[in-house]
Amino acid sequence: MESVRENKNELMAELLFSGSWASGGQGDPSYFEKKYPPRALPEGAAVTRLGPSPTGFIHLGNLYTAFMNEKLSNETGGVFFLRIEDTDSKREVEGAVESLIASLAHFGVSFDEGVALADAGGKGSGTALANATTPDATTPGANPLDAGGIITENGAYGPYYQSARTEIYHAYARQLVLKGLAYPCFLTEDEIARMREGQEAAKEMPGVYGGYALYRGISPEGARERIENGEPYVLRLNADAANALAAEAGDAEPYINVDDGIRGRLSMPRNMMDVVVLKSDGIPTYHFAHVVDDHLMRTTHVIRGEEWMPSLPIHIALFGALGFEPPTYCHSTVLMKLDGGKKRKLSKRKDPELSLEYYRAEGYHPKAILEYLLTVINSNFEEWRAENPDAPIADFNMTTEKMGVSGILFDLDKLSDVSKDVLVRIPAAELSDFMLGWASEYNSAAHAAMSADPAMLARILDIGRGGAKPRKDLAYAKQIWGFISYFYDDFFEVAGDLPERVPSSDIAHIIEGYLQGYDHADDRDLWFGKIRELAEDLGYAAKPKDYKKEPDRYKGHVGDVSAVLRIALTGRAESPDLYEIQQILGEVRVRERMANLSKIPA
RNA sequence: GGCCCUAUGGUCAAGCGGUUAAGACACCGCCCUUUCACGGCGGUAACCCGGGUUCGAUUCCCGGUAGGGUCACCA
Repeated sequence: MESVRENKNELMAELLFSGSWASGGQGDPSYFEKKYPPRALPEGAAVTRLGPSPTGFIHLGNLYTAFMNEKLSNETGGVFFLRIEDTDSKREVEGAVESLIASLAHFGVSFDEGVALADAGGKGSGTALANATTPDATTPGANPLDAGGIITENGAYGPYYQSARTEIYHAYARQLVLKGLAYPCFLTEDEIARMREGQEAAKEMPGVYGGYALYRGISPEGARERIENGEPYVLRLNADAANALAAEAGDAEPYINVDDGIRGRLSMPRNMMDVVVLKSDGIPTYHFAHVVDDHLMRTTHVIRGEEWMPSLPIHIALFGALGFEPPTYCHSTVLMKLDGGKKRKLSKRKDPELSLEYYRAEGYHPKAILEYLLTVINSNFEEWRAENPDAPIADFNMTTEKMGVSGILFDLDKLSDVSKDVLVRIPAAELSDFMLGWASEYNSAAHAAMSADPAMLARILDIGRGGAKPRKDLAYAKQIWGFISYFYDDFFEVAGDLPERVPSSDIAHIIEGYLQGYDHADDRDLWFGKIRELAEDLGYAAKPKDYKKEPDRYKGHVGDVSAVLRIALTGRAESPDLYEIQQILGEVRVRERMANLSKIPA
């Protein structure tokens, strides 16, 4: 009986994997096990990965996940690799891989291993890769998307494009057939759709399972006939057989219990669906590719969004069916937004603020985004940052246990606040470069103005940033440009209101008096002393307190006089320190702008 | 609808059987100050509901409710 069954499985395997799905190698799994041995890494080193599909869409969620994976492997002396999950050719977008890598690099995320830009390569020495004794030297694999040699691969566990791994998947799929755990299913899409309708009408669970798995018992002969007939088919897992196998091995629980790195114990019903393992074109589904790849690439931790949790039973079933040890899963929370008063998952179609592009266009500094993400990812980060204001992020020890579990609302106010603290620590020259980079892409007029004198730009950005209580008002490039544009004549305009307490007849007097005493070489105290004098001469209190005490004695106070000068110089009622502004503007422009204001009709 | 996750101020969150229930952002007030910003001080504001367990529940258990995720030959 037993031998008959095995014989039947062998016939089926031979039929399937020498026919339309034949992929040349048909290697035995033991070959791959040997080719990709367990990694020689220090105890506790985490091997993590990012597995994006090349759809051309990189969003905050990707960055969030990428960052956590990178951090975990870096902290433990492990490996972080990039694997491209291109099993769905319909969704592929040209150039997506390059832009993905570039975008992540922009935010400081880089990989130790896997797909990389040809000129950039991986992280190089000094990281985990140097410690890892990999089986053999770097073997660049075939990468299907690589047209012009822009993309390469490094690492010994490749190829890192799933589309180049068909042979491997087939070797393991064949194993499943051999064990009687997978079978060809000839159900057409129409048939499945009709079945689903019936199931829904009967309030049953939709899908191919149990009695609905019509082709579970198909004989090799029956399959041969249909295949020769040209009928398309997929390879499905026989869920019941897989569960029976687990029961034989001593695990007869109707539930799977998984210890999630973030959430603790997760308990859910065992998978009962005959999920597709290989699609009709022989390409694996995500589920199957994930299991085979993360086993063979020796991934230890899979950090992914919680939207994957429902497919955990499938993955556990697949790992079990193949006799693999599953990695530690860490299901992170999803980013949400408030929409019509309700929380909902950020959607890449509806929400521009999800796209990394949005933050680049607004001109948020990548460090700020990362810093914000970290405050959201790990609840103890903010506290650590408060104690270590200047320490690099790499020094922070992230723990999966401290990651949040409930959906988080993206908070632009908070991002802005975090950003101010980040920018204040960036040297002015660097900030100047950052502004120019942003402007060259998103605001050409601003770029033309600012790039004429980068040193001056740096001085502008540095106003008030010295000392114990530096200004912290710069948050993102677009906003910063709004703050500083008045420095440039093309963008200067008088937009602010003149102070109410100053009669219009006084404007000219103030300007005139100021200009008369103006000496560009004055130091700040001398300069402001003159303003106080001028104020008094014109009937304004030299100190605001005096005015407050006896408002009837004065027209106003020195602040009102300054306000006039501020309007003349900057065109607005609010600005940083006027003295520094004047020093940057230069004497000629100061006199020009002063003179211009007095010409403005009241 | 099934399965799963989550539930502390407007937001992000500490807490892990006994606390005056931290902190940050936002908001409001005051101080500093030539405006703004920074900074300092103070303030408003929270344990979803109902049952248990317990001497005692925000904390543990059960049920409800609410929000979210997911139910493809997409990942």
